[in-house]
Amino acid sequence: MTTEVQSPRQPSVRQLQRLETRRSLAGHAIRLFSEKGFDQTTVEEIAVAAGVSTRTFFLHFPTKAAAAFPDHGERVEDFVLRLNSGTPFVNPLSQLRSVLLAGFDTTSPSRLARYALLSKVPELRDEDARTDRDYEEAIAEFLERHWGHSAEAVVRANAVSNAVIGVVRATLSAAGAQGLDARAVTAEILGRLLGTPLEEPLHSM
Amino acid sequence: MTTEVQSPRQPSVRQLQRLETRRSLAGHAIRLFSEKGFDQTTVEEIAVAAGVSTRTFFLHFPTKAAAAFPDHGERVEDFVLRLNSGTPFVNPLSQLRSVLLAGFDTTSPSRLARYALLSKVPELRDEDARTDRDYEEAIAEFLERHWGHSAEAVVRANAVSNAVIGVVRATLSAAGAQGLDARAVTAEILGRLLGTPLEEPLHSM
DNA sequence: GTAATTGGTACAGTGAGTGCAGTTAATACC
DNA sequence: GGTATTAACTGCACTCACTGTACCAATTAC
Repeated sequence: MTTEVQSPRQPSVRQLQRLETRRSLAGHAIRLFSEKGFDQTTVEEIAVAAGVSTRTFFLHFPTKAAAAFPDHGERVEDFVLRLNSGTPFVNPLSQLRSVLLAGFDTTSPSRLARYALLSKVPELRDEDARTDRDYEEAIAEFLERHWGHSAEAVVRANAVSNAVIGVVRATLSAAGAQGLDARAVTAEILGRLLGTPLEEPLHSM
Repeated sequence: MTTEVQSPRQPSVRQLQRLETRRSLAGHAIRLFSEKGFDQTTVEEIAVAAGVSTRTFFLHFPTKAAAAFPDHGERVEDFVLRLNSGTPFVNPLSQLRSVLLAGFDTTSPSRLARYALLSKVPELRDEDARTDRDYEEAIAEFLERHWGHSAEAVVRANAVSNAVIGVVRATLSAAGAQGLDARAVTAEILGRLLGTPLEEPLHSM
């Protein structure tokens, strides 16, 4: 048998070319957004710079803004994975808290570049808010899975997820601008939000 | 109909006609969004229904989506006014908390209609998030005015405002769908977030 | 009564995003 | 090896949100 050994999967020439096109489109998009501004950059310019047709751009990204954050999907997936895996955790809130705080370390260049771009190109903030909603949904789903699906649990899960993402968004963007220890501030505010003694359950449940 | 000197200004015929055009545009926009969906409604349809030209629509609203929430500006102004006025308050967080909770009462038909529309027309959620950011900015500005403008105060003000609006957004939308007491859940989570005991006065109005 | 202002119009244009019918090259199958 | 299939990409025509500009008509100011 021609054993199809594709544990991580052997990338075909096609897949590699597609990946390379996508990477090139995103790279030129980010560069042009930074250099000329978002509104002053047309999709056609991005496509030409990447050596493909305008139509191809929209085969890779649903909107012009989406090209600015090409790895968003993977990052959400990774976040969900870390939320659900790992050592059996004490309670969902402490797990959420430690995964969030751990995320501050893994800010390779990717997340820093993201916020640098955002502070430079304000028109992308809408796109940023839209991507944040994916995290909110992931967190809400995670909490509901542990708290049950009663009306109150659902409302509470959504409230907590929105609040938590709001805190992270504020500290990441503001701390980047102000040169502050975002992690420390986040840790404190999250501690207050999620219950400082992490073992203590939310009482009205 | 003579010499009726209004408190701020006597509305001229022009102003009244402009107001009426705006009202009509918004009304038909909301109706058409509800009936046919957001994407299936063109700006031209809205304009024709209101008896004006397409160009006129954009003299009243910057985007198609903005017509769905015509009173947004006034509502933010009103919110800021209530934040800053009133009896001299103990501390900014308790003031913020009581103004927010008081807002749950004054949800005349306006806010309920807003959320009914949102649950019916998901494409408007981006617009909703955009308008929420005005509240976030107002709250952050308010807190900074009381906490000072040190780097840490700024970060903290933004974190709190984002979190608070996140909680309100979740409870208002989810509670509307689940028929729950949004105010009670909000009160508890805000109490935990803002560090104020739940027994403090909720009335404030 | 005349002039300036204002709400609205007509028209032409830009650019994002979509549907569809190809073309070429990689891959699967025999 | 040869053939059929498929996947990335292209070209083109189209819709529609939104803008700039010149213009009209009615109101309001002087």
